[in-house]
Amino acid sequence: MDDTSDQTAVPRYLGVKHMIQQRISSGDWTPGQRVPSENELVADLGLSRMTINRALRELANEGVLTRIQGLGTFVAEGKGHTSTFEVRNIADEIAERGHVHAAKVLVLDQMRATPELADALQIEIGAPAFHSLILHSENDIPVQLEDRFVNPMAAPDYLALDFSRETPNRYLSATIPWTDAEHTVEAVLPASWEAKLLAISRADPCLAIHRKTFAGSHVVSSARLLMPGSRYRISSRQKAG
Amino acid sequence: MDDTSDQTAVPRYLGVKHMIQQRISSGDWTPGQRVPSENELVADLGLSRMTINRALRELANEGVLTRIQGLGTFVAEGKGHTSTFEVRNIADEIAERGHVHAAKVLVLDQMRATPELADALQIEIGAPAFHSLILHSENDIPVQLEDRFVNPMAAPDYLALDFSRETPNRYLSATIPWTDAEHTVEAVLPASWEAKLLAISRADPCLAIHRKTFAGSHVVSSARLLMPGSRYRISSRQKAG
DNA sequence: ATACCATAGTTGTCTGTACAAGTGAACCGG
DNA sequence: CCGGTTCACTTGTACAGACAACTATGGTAT
Repeated sequence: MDDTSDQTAVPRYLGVKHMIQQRISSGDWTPGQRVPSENELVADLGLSRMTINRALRELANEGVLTRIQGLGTFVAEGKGHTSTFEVRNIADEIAERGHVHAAKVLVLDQMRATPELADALQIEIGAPAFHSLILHSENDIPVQLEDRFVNPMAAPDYLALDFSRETPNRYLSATIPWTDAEHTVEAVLPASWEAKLLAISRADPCLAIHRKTFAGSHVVSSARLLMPGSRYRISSRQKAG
Repeated sequence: MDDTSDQTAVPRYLGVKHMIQQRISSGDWTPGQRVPSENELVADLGLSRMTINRALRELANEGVLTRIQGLGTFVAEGKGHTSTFEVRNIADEIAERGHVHAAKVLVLDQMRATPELADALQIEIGAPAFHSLILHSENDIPVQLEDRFVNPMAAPDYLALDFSRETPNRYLSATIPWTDAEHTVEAVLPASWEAKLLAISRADPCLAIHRKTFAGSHVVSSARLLMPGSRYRISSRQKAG
């Protein structure tokens, strides 16, 4: 019950982590400043080096500390307070609600890259690129318009797939695991043809998520997901470290 | 090149992690299935238990595995493909761009909780609550309208603070570290008074972030951040594990 | 003065051992 | 048949020691 007692209800490595985080949040240790070395902490706290090491390593993984071999351990710079959101595959999300997901393939063809597209996919202007336009619906109500461009080098058989059965997202992440992803979220008004497809008014605000995935230095795919603000929202719950 | 070679260029615990992730992604081990115990892996791979333990523990932290003391280690369920976003403190973000951040306090007072607010803050209807309305601007252009309600029990001195110097976000997270946070992002059209304050048209779509922070089971604060879609977007870059 | 080298101190990893704590099944006594 | 106990097995934590890899500094030889 009493947490200040000496009988350690909490693991020692957690105690070390808390101590360090308190020193940082209290302003005692400032960003960029060096924190005591493992051996110093071993001597100060009377714990084994493996225990100290685990505490410091986990704090480094969490972004609280920065460790440089041969140099020392430092309080990580700023990073302020960040809140994280998670965006899931739309088909999974709908299925989890117990609703019916359907995808209508509106466009699935090959095209020549426009200057902007060539820049986005990091290919030559006029080079071939795959394009798909898919309307996702939940219980027959359209909820997402997926406009996607794919690098043919990454997925040569893209045009032969049946995306009414498996979403491009799922196919791509299963066959070409990405190493990096870039996201942008913004609020926009739909173009007239987009509003028509989503069966909303042109004045209805939409969430637009732009997602670009990389495999190494190559661009795999660039997609724009447009969702009516009245029917979709991103939610998440986060625990502090 | 050959990963089965004995000259370990990569640390052994990383090799174990990769081996396990490959078994999972290849479908060899399916979600929910039990993976070999630490002792079995020790015998199979000829490594020490601490090395195996580190590999399994890190994979569990990353959400790939689920470990239950006394039972075993299991492949984590689905979780599909999630993409994460990070939303930072607006003042930090503006400062990082080298621009000037200014905050204008429009409202800062005490009020009696309406039924909805009482529900949001988990207090009694009619109980006192603090309310602040702050307009954030970047180089004199309004970029965010922050409408915040604070639980007086959590921050009794809230009304005495000068939020033109320090944002409520920074003050609250410094004095009352939250343990949980709940977020929602949606696209909306601004109310007429909101459009007026942000100096935009009522037809301009906005990003609305609703953030609710908890300290234990108590609600600390509930805030709604409204940003013109034309002037703000959330971006992030993510690395795959 | 410059280039090279040795060295102390740091983090990174790995091993082997030990005990604690939790789970489930087999076992035994009533 | 029921209930408690014991036992094997699991993960969680902690320790002591060792070597490797890396960094900066100072000394040394040129």
